[in-house]
Amino acid sequence: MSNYTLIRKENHARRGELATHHGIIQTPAFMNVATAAAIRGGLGAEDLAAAGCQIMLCNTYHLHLRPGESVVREMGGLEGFTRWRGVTLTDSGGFQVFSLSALRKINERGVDFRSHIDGRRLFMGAEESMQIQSALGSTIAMAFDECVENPASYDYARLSCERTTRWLIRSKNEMVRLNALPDTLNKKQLLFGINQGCTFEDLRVEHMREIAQLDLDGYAIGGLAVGEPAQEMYRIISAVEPHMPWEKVRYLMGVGTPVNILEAVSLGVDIFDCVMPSRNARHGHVFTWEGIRNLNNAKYQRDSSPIEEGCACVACAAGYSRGYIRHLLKAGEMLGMRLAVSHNMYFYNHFMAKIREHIEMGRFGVFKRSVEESLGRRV
RNA sequence: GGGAGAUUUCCCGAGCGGCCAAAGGGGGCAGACUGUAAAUCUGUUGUCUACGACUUCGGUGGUUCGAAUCCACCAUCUCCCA
Repeated sequence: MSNYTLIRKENHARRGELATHHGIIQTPAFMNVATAAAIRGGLGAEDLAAAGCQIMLCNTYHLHLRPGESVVREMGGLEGFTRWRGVTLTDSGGFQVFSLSALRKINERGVDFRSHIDGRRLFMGAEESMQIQSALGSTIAMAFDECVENPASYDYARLSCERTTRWLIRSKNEMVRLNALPDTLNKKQLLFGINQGCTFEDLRVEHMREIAQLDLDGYAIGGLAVGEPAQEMYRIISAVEPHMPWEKVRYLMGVGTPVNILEAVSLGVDIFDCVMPSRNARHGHVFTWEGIRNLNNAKYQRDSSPIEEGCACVACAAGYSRGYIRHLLKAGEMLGMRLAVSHNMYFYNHFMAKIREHIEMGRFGVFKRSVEESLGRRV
C-alpha cells in the first residue's frame, strides 16, 4: 500500500501527492535544507511557511554531533525542537561519508568518522543512523548509504553499491524494529532507499532493480551532482527511472539548479533538495525568472528596484531594494542574508508550484522550454 | 626654543643597496558554489601600444654601475625635554 498518489502525468513528468504522518506533500516538491535544524541565514519555521516550503531537510550526522539526538528527542523531536510542524526529512549521513572523506574510514559495519567539530572519533552504521533518525522523529528517514565521489573506478563503484544494498537491508530491519517499539517518537516514520552506482548505467540499473524489491516508502537517486557534467546526470536518471516503482515517490538527492530540476521532473523525478538557494543567497546570488543576479556586483549599488519585480517573497514584497541588500551583504549584516535567502527559498518553492500547475494543465513541456530559454545556460 | 622618530602603491603595514611594481592584511572588483566542515573558497587590484615597456615608495638635489633602501636640505606629522 503506497502513500504516493499519482494525480497527473505528462510524458514522464509526474504530478502527485505524498501522504505522511505530518501532512500531504504536493509533488514535484523542493525540500529546503536545514542541516543543523535551521535554514542557514537566520530563518525559522515561520519563514519556511512564508516561503511556501513543504519539507524541511535536516541532517543526521550533524544533529548527532550537536546537540545530540537525545536532546532533540526530549524537546519533542524535530517538530517540537524547531517548531516546524510540517514534514521533515532527515538525511542519513551518507553524504557526509562523501563530503568528510578526509575524516572517515569505511568498512562493512559502517563508517568511522572523526568529528569535524572537535576531532573525536565516532561510528555510524545503518543501525546507528536509523536510531538517530528515529530519535529525531523525522517524517522521512533516509537509508544509510555511501555517496561515492566522482570519478570512481568501476570496481569500487560496484563494491560500494553492493555494500549500500546490504546497509539498506539493515536500515530497513532496524527501522521496522524501532517503529515497533512502544516509546518511538514517530512510529509511522517512512524509509527511503538510495540508488547508487556512480556514472555506470549497468550498476545503477542493477542496483535499482534490487532495491525496488524491498518495498520501501520512496526511492532516491543519490551520488549525482558530485562533479559530473549535467548531461551525465540526466543520462543516469533516464537509465534508472524505468526501474523505479511508479507507485512510489522518487527523490533526486542534492539537485539542483532550476534547470536541473526542470529536466529531472521531465525524466520522472518528484522531489528535490539542494543547498544552492540558501548558500548562493548568502553569497549574494539570487534566483529570478531571468536567471541569477549577483547582488555583489557594483552595478546594483544604486539599484532601488526589488530583487525581482512582482515577486511575493518577504524581501520583495516589503520593497527592499537590490542596492540595500547588496549593502547589507557587503557590511556583513545578518539581515542581508535573511532577505536574500528568503527570496531564493520563495523562488524555489514558487518555481515548484509553477511546475505542478503546468503538469496539471498538460503544459509542462511548453513551460519547461520557455523557462530554460529565459533562465539561460548558467542556471 | 632643544632633542628623537616617522612619511611606502585605495587604507593599514612589511621592506633597510640589486632577486622590488614592492610581503601580509583590509577594502575594491570579478568568479565559483548542486543529500552544507561553505556568512566559505578562488582570481585580480600602478599604467600601457601588455610574454615586453614605462611611471611609482613626502619634495628637491646628490652618492653609486644600480636607491623605497645611503647623504644633504626642505615640507608635514608624532613623541620627549624646556
